[in-house]
Amino acid sequence: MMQESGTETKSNDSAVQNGGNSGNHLLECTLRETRSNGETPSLDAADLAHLQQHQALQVARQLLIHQQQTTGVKVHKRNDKQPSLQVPVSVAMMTPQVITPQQMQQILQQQVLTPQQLQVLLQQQQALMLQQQLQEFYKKQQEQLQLQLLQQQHAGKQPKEQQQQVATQQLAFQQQLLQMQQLQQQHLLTLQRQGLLSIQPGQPALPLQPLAQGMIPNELQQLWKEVTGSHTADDAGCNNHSTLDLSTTCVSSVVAPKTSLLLNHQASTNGQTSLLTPKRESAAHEDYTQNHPLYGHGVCKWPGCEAVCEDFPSFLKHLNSEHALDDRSTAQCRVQMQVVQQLELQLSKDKERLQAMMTHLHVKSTEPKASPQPLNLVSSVTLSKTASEPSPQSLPHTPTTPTTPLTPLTQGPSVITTTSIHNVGPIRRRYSDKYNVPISSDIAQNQEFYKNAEVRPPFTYASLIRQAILESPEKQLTLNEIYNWFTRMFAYFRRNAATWKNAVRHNLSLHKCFVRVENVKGAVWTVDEIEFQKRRPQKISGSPSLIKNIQTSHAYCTPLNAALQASMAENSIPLYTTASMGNPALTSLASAMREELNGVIEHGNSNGSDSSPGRSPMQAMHHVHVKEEPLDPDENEGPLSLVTTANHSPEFDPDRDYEDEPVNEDME
DNA sequence: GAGGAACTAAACATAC
DNA sequence: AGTATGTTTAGTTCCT
Repeated sequence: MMQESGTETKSNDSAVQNGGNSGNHLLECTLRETRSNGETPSLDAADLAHLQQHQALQVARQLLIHQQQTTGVKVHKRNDKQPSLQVPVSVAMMTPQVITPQQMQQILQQQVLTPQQLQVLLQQQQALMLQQQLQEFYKKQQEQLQLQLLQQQHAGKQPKEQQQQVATQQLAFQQQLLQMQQLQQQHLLTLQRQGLLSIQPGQPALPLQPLAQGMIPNELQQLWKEVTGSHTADDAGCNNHSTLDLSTTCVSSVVAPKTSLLLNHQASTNGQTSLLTPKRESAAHEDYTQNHPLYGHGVCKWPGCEAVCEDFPSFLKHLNSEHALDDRSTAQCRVQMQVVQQLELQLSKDKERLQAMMTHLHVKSTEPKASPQPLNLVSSVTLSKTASEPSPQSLPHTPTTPTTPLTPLTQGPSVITTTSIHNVGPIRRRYSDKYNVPISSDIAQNQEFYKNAEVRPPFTYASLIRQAILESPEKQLTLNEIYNWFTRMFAYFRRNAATWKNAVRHNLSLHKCFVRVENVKGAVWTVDEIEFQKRRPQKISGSPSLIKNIQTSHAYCTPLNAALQASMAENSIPLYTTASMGNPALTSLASAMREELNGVIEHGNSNGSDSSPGRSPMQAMHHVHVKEEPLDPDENEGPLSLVTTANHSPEFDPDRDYEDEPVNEDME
């Protein structure tokens, strides 16, 4: 119980990065950029001026904040909602010197401008800076191209062809640069029109809302990436993805990563603008030609285009001719942005939903038992597990709220870890596994645990026997195979063989749902699902909570009914394992749902269904020994899954005879 | 406290 | 005879 704090406190860094207020954020951003610049031991004049400019701008912003607070100008709502989006972008925008820090400080100190005016000024400054940066980049590209040209001429390798190619590239760069400049201006105008940039005179403006802050992060990143980012060779992170990937990867999720990613991204772009050597730029350019987000596999990846371009220059030509800055391209760009945003929104919603689902299911699995003593693994181990361990899906668990209505049926798969072994004590009693724990998902989830830890699985012998049989390919096992399954799947059953084997035999004989079938090889045991169905109504009617939970799970899984019925009709195995293949979470969830549904559906079809999985093998058999069980005590251990785990431990020798060992457990 | 379920232990039968 | 398999009974514990 105590070790849970460790995993819960991992996100401290991100919490710090989240930065409560924009002021701190400003400082942090400046510091970061200062650090990134300061990593080079000797700052040149440009860097120093750059830093000074940042500091001056920051002072200006602080003053603006102060002024707005004192004059009662209300901060725009979006400022509260997206505090982290404002600064990093804006800071990164300011590279070239447009107004000297001294000038800026003068302006600020004299306070001759209103906040709105200052903001307009800032935005204009930043737009200018961006343009200057673009031009600077363009210059560098030109230099690099000229250098390449010279080198190629010097080398005398197909000079004409190379020259042409370089010229084409140069032209393409020019065009792209121009396009991006136009695009940026158009973005600005559009955003202003849409009110995303609050620089209207009559409207309370964001004090710290500079040029870029009003822009949608995706848009901004796309812009930046197209201008500079993709040219960076060592930009291993987001820039290696396509533009959309960049957006979804870097802008979605939570604020802190977003901020840091933005910072990193911009730091790298700034850095490459000023620090890249020609050699690196060359490499970067090469990388860019190969990794242009809109070009791949000889096809233009502009949404809805897919035009074939044999090489990169032709792609650029195509890009500039077909996707030039016009209404259509702009509209497509906006649509794409909306698509990305929508996807992000959907993703976040689905994440929330999934988390709520998992939380809900785990909350149920952590239902505290009334019994004061830990009676089984479910009540003891799972409880500690849920509080301390992240789920395999790395979803955070929310602590069990005492007021949450807890129901025992719809438990999700519970994962037991070795950290909770200490909770495993002598277990006398099996958890009442009817409708409680989906055995297959529990076994699947905790398979390694059960295999390695000598803990008794929280299921009855009957449940385990049934599971073993249902896991077999033909839904039938000999007694010895059942034994082997027990020893293979559970370390616990590798000792005290006489005891549990006797119990297995006892259960097989006692419970009507286990049918002994004699075939040519000998006797095998199968599971009679009809017997299982027979008893369910009694159980359900006897327990209102069970009825409720059956209904709950039924409603929950309603969309799956058809598939479930279909899959059950064919002995049930493949459907969910196929559908959820490769996803343990889905597998266990599906199997859990399925186990719940087994009972519900079969209950509904209980008047002699021919599709009962247990039937088909029996019909091919000769002697079926029908037991005349009075009121069977145990034949229906709840809806056990028909989904197989079929994960046999390779290191375990099923033929090994685990003989009795000193009994040191199960003693009471 | 009663009844049921699950478990353990054991006796017994049968087949190989 | 020994072992594996299968059946049945009895006693205990725990839960509802």
